Amino acid sequence: MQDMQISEGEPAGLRERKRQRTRETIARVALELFDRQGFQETTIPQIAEAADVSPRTVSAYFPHKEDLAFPDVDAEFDALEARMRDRPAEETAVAALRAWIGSWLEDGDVSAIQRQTRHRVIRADDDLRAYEHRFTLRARQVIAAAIARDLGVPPGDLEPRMAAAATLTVFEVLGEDHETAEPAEALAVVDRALLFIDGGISALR
Amino acid sequence: MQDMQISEGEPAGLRERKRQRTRETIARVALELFDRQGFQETTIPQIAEAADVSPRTVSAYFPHKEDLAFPDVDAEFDALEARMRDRPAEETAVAALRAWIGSWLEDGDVSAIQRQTRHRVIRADDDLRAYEHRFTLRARQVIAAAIARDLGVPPGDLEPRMAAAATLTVFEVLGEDHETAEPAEALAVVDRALLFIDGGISALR
DNA sequence: CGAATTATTGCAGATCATGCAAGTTTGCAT
DNA sequence: ATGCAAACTTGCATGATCTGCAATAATTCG
Repeated sequence: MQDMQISEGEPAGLRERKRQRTRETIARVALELFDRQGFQETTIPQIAEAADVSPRTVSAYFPHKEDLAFPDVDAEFDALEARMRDRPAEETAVAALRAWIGSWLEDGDVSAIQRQTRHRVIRADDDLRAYEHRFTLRARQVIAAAIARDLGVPPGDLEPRMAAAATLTVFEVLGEDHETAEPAEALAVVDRALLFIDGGISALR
Repeated sequence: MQDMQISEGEPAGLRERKRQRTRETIARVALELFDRQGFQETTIPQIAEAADVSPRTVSAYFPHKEDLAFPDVDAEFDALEARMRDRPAEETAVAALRAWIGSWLEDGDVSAIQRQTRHRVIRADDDLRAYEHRFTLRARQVIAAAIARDLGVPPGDLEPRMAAAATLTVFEVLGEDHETAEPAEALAVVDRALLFIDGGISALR
């Protein structure tokens, strides 16, 4: 039932390719409609018609309407998780996170325009802004575990969890200023954020 | 239409008192049902029956089902806003925030048990956790404005917004550990969090 | 007491979410 | 290629939330 992300870049069979294409189409037309008319004002039957599938199929791919605005988030988090887990011993958690953000910004699967549109759509709707928090919570766990490894403490300890939460929040705020995200500039601001986090962590010790 | 919080402690007329009592009853029985059966498993008609009103009345008081888990949040934020706005010139934003948290913890209108139950209910449901984020976003604005005043910069600047976001997030994480919230102990942890924030802020300069 | 305001309620319609079963397409082994 | 098994798509039905509207009941105020 789960999407079972294949590590290999190329797809498996014809069926899986078709499935991904359908999924991508639905998400794409949904994003376009959200951007033009707003999230609340767009109905699932509308999206279904635009994607040339039945409303029931839309719900089959995206159990919640909100998921249509976060179509790749699961795969992205899988990548983040792997990146944090497999990082070399001498690379710190924040450095690995910074590297992941860099590769995320340059991921060819999603165009810069699409990223901006998605960002705009999410910020325009309170529901979506709140829904996004679910993913933030998941990311917190991943980052907290990584920071805990750096500090040599259990992942449940307060410090790594606080640092992880603050880190993500800071990124969130940074994202607010980036309607027009340009990788190089974005990373510069990321570094500024990491300064804040490092300062906070050292103040705790 | 708005609730129009009266500054005076005592209510105005009989009508308003009755209204507040009804509202409080609905929120109370809803919380109890949420705690016993879970948020998703509790229906609005169930709550209505337990509160001895019609389902339509429940929706009239609480436009979203989720609002039933945050019945006083508007008044609390009004108080926070006033506290930050009217603080003496020599009191820093974080100090005022700390003071407000203290008074919030000791607010007689809500029993400690009720606070714990609410906390437990919210943390048990992903929907509610995400919904809570709406209020966090509002709080961010208030705190950011206050910190901006401290720093002598416009409220739109990056630093106060980052500091405000990090502050609230840190409190959120702290709250996770406090099933049994005892004011004195809670404030001690708050101080630890403020250390983190202060460290972050000074690292930025 | 009478009029105006407000609260409560029922009803209907729109939307989303979900289980189930039937029909269709694809994968794979023979 | 052929046929069977698995997976995908779809329609249907049901339950739940949310909202507008109008009617009724209660409260306030002159």
